[in-house]
Amino acid sequence: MPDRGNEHGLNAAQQQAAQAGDGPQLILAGAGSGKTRTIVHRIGHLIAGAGVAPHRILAVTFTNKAAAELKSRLSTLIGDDGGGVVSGTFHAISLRFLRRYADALGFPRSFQVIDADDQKALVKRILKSRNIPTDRLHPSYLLHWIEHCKHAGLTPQETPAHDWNGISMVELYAVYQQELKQHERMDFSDLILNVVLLLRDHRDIAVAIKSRFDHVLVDEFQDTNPVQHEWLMQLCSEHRNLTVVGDDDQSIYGWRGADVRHILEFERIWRGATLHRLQQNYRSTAAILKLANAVICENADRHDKVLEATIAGGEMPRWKVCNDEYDEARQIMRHVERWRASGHAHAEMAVLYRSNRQSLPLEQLFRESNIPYRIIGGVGFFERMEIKDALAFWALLNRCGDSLHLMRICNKPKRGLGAKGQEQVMAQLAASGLRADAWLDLLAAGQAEGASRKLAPLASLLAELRNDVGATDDGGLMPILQQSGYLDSLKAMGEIEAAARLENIRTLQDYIELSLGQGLTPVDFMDRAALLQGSEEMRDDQTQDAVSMMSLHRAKGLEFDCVVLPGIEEGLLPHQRSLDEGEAGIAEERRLLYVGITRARRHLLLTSARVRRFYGEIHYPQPSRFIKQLPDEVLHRLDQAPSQIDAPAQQHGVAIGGNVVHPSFGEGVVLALEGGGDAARVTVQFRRAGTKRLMLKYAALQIA
DNA sequence: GCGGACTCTCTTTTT
DNA sequence: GAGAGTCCGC
Repeated sequence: MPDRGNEHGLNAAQQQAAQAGDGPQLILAGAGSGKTRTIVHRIGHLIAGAGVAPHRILAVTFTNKAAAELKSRLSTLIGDDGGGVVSGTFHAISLRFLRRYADALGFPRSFQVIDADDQKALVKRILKSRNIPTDRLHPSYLLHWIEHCKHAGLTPQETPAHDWNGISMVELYAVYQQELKQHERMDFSDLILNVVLLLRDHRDIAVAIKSRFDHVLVDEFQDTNPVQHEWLMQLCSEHRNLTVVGDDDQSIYGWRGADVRHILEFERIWRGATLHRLQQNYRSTAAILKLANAVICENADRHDKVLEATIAGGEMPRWKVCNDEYDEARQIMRHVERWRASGHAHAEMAVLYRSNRQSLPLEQLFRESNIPYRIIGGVGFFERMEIKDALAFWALLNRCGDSLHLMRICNKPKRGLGAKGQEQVMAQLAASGLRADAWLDLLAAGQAEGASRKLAPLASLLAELRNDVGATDDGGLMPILQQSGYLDSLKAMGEIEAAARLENIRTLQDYIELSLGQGLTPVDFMDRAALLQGSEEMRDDQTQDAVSMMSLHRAKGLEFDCVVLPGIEEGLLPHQRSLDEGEAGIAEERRLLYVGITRARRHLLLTSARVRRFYGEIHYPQPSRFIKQLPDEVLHRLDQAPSQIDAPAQQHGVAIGGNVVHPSFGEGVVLALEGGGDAARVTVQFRRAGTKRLMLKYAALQIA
């Protein structure tokens, strides 16, 4: 190993970056090049070398995990819990500012964050109330469009008119924002945008925010979207002490508005910026890096660079073509067992897939074979129904609940409040002009009318339990769930399911007790719950020796001895949706593969299946374009003869990839075959007539 | 208002 | 193929 030095040492490039002076710094850090290490040392240098007070330094990350990692590495390096350096995600730091200044935007300081589910429900309600059918404007399209505006830093007032099927999208955006405000909620994008609005439009607050920090460092800078970028530009406009670290080859959040240009053009945007390049990779074997470089160099529009290996040799990455997704899972298990036998712990292995759904067959087989595994991602802890219900009760009890919380539980357990009744309740609440908990106080005092009368017992119960909340460790969680009848209503769902849900609620209880014990207020706890969407922080089996399974997106920043990348197929990687987005979409998919490959330290297995079932339909995917053409010296291809049982890739002489002639559409190539017998369908790409999906029985195809 | 049966859609990635 | 959404009878 060249000039890496000892554990506390840095190579020349790392050291130069860590010890750079003031002003904008761009650190282009390839995968595995000691990026976090360099940031941590730079912070150490700012404190010890340049005499900057720790609490005047801000380190911004994209995930909670990265923030936690940074904190722990900092406290190892400089001790004293990192000495007060502020680190967190864009969202968490924004929320801190907003807790302080939100009233300037017309929000109470106790506003809450809305999660994706509630967000979607709100949009649906808006469309329904305006009699816009979903086939005219799809709720998720509207939501997506609104997010897009917010990522671009545009408020409804600033967004140019945009009509969709004769519907004014901007108007709906404005209504959505009003509704959020009325419910005292902000969505995730608002957290960033609203801080930017404070910085833009409120001079005094802007001055206060800008003078809060003297140095700002940003990790994974390639994933910033325009509004985050403006956030940073504003925050650093006075001192210009902005250090960004990133790798344009790992930009994988274009769909969330990230713009690679921020990193590609950093030196133009920040004049006088110093560029540092970290290209030595300390993580992976030369064999793995050879593949990584071969894959990524196909992309145009990137900082030209090649990862240099410091670990020579290594086993050549393998590509296994399997029959179907279960065969794929079996092959993966075989490799896991082999790696285990050669001394790698399960915890040092990971399966990284493109879409979460791919975990299903893996889970099944791993469970049957008693191979321990851990799924990261999927339905988050705080997204579970019972957790959301329990938190709604708890928030109302602790006076930080709002109308959405009330709406959520007003008929749980059943109180005879159906859709109509709930509408009335919400109308009465809105008409009262009161906050939800003040209004509930009125109900408890006997001032309930109409549908709200059905809520009076709940209101009284809340008022009564509030007297004793201080005497409980869990802020009254269990008492309210018990006495409101919620727990009993869970039991009605069936024993096994109820037990699982109760177990989750107990985990929530533990977590609340822990947090309150740390001195957090109920509002603090709600923030934590809102920002900590991933469930992995909640689970206590972190120490268990288990194979990790997660999406490629989640894997960014992590590394494992042995990595499996399943589903390296057209339609999955690159994903079907990206194919419609053209070159830019495909380039991002390629980067995703690159991210996956560079997670591996020693062993890497890529797999694809000839047959894959998606939502009940059978597909016959082609191998991914990203690896199809790769030379044998970077990727070892282990093919096996297709099994006829698993892969009916041929019917009536029509085979995938074969040429056919149709009486009216002419010549074409078979892309896929689905189903069997009379129901069999064939997808053909015709030379002139485009791609068609036909019933094989009636298509009268001739084999060409 | 409620529950059951039926239909329909929707399937990328996350703070 | 699953989960959400809708419709209908009670």
